[in-house]
Formats: sequence, C-alpha cells, structure tokens
Amino acid sequence: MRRKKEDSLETAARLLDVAREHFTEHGYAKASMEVIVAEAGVTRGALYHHYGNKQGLFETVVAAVQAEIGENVEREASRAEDPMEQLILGCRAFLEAAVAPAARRILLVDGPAVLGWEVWRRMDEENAMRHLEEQLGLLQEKGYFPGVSVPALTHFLSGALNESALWIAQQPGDSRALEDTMEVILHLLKLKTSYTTDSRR
Amino acid sequence: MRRKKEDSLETAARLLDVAREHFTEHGYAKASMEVIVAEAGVTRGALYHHYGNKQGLFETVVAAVQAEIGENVEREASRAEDPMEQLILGCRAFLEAAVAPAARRILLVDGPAVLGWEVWRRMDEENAMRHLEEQLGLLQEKGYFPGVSVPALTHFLSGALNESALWIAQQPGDSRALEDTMEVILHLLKLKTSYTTDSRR
DNA sequence: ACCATTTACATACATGGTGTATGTATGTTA
DNA sequence: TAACATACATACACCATGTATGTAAATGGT
Repeated sequence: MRRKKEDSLETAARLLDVAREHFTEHGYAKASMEVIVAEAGVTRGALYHHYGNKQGLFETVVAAVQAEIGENVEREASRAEDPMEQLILGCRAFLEAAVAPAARRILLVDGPAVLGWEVWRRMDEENAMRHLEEQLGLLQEKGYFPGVSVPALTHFLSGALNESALWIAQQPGDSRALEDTMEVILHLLKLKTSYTTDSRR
Repeated sequence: MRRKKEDSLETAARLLDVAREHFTEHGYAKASMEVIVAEAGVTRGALYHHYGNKQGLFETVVAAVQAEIGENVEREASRAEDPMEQLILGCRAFLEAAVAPAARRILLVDGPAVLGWEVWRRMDEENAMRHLEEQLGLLQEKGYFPGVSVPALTHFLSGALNESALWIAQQPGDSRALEDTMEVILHLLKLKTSYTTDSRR
C-alpha cells in the first residue's frame, strides 16, 4: 500500500470528479458521501481527510466549475478589441458555458442555497463578477450607461445572465432561446444599433 | 380533546407560520421539523398529516410568500395608467418586497434548490412572472423593444430583479442601492428619458 | 340516534446519512 | 533512525426524516 504525495493528489482529484458528477445529477442534498467514496474506490476517511466535510467538498467543486466558466468567458471576450464587443462576446460565452448541467445545478441552483448567498456571491465576485464590473466601468468611461451605478448594473446583468442560462437550458434543443437572449442584451445595452452576430432581421 | 374543522385549520396555519420563520432564519436544510412542531405546540403527526413531508411544507410556505409579493406588485403597478409606468412601479414594488428576509431566503435562495428549478419556475410563472410577461408583451405592441423575444426578455428581467433584490438587501441600510437599481432599469428599458422617480441628477 | 367512515392528530420505530473519534500503516524530516 | 505528519480505514454516535400504527373525536348517512 503506497501513499505518496502524488497518490494523495490523485485521490483528492478523483473524489472531486465523482463528487461533481453526483452533485450535478442528484443535487447537493441527495448526493451521498458514502456513494461518492464507494465510486471513487476509497472510504469516508479519505473524503473527510481531504475536504473536511460535505460542504467543503461542495465548495471545492463550485470553485472548480466557476474557474472553468471564467476561463471560457475571458478567452472568448479577449477575441475582440472593442470593449463593448468584448462584453457581448463574454456574455455569449457565459451563456454557452452556463447551460451545462454541472453549471446549472451546482453553480446556479444549489450554490447559493448550500454555501449561503453571501459566500457564493463572494466566490463569484472573485471570478466572473469582477471582470464584468471592470468591463462595465470601462464602458461607462467611454460614454455608455451615463450616470448609472456600475455595481448596480453589474448585479443586474449578472442575475439576468444566470436566470437566462437556466431558462435557455430548459428550452427545447432546437429553440433559438440563446440567440433571443443575446438579442435582448444587444437591445438593452446598445439600443439595438448593430452588432447582431446572426443574420436574423 | 376537541378537534373541529376550525381547530384543524388553525393548527395548519400555526404550523405554516412557525415553519416560515424557521425556514427564513435557518434555511431549509437546518430547519428542524421537531423544533417546528414543538414551537407550534403539536407533534410530528400533525405536521405530516397536513403537509405530507418537509418539502410539502416548504412548498406551501413558498406559495404563501409568492402570493404576498404578487399582491403587492399588482397593487402598486395598478396605480398607474401608462403601461411602461406600470412596469416601473411593479419592478420597484417587487424590489421593495423581495428584500424582506423571508422572500430572500425562502423564495430566492432556497426555493430553486429545494423544489428544483423547474417546479420553482412554474410556481413563479403562475404568480409574478405571468404578469411581467403580459406587461412586456403589451409594451411591445406599443412599440417598445422592437423585434426582441418577449419570453427571453421576461426571464432576463426576472433574473435581474431577483439578483438585484439580494444585492440590495445586503447593502448597508442607508445605501441608495434600490434607487441605483431603479436607475439601471429606467436606463435599460427606456433609454433614460424621463420617469426618474427621485430628484437625483 | 346510531353505526361506519373519515379526520386529526400522537406515539414509536425504522432507516439513512453526516460527522467524529480512533486506529494504523506509510511517508517525511531532523 | 526516531519522531512526527500524512493518508487513509473503521467503527460508532447522533440526529433527522419518514412511516407505520394507534386512537379519539367529528362527520355523514340511514
């Protein structure tokens, strides 16, 4: 029985992967630690050693999912030069990433309830939210949203995107829900001038 | 031991009140049925008789809170004649009502996680959401939001309002968070023409 | 008015799930 | 190589929900 550092890391990673699947499929409440450790091939001892308790495990999973989405958004947004176009691309990238089952259930639905809204909010702020607020501030300096509070706008937009992602994910696969939502964003943010990324209308 | 119909209704109502307090203060997961029934002066039998299980009890509480907020929004919105002004008043009324602890914790945070997003969404649709969508459709007929999908806009706005309420509630009491959010709404929905309800700027 | 049935609970128990205390073998460090 | 820390395994305590069962009162039909 060898238990080197790398073995330990692999155990932790495997537990994280299995936990992520179970939290996604069954939700936090119905996800069983015993089932998770069994599927990961270890016992409860390993799980509690690495993550302290169920909430600690969940929090780690949340951070991982958030980081994934954040990278996606950053990468897509950086493909443009114009700040407003960056924002639009970022919003689209977020919606595309957030409709994934893991993001929906873990991040958007269970996250706030399990961790508490404040903790969840702080975690989100350190990832996606912060970039969103910076981008909106930048845009305001360029003349957009004259006189409106950037923090208020940031939270407004963030909430809108979260709920929209949940709605889009629930629509039939061939629906244009994501495109429709992007149209809403374009209309509200830019007064419907150009920038429509698709050919409609 | 008298157990008439009215006694039964009163028992159910008392349980609902106590449950609402406990769900608000401790959240769904940490709210204990035993503590609730003890505080209501009955046993677990009464609770399970009236509400089936913990989730059933919670769902009833959610419906009650939703109904309260819905009434508030409807009443305030109906104070205006102009459809856009009705929308604005409705949004403000929602924000003012949704910052209450019970609304935040039960409706906005725990609701989707406990009931599942789809169930929660359907319940919300039968209350506030439906009116919002109707109002937005009406406005579109009047020339607002040309070409945008009303369902998409409805969900976008709904999510924005929910998150904004949570944000506002968390700000220091003397902050202008609610007013700032209203400014955001006015700016995005109406391109910042008039309708500012306060004297700023 | 009386019987059958339903209602409105109380009580007791089965079950499952988390957390924690303890044990133990291995790796690591001085 | 001795001491300590790490990485788990095992066993158990402890709630908390849910369910089965019991029971007294209310209700409804005849």
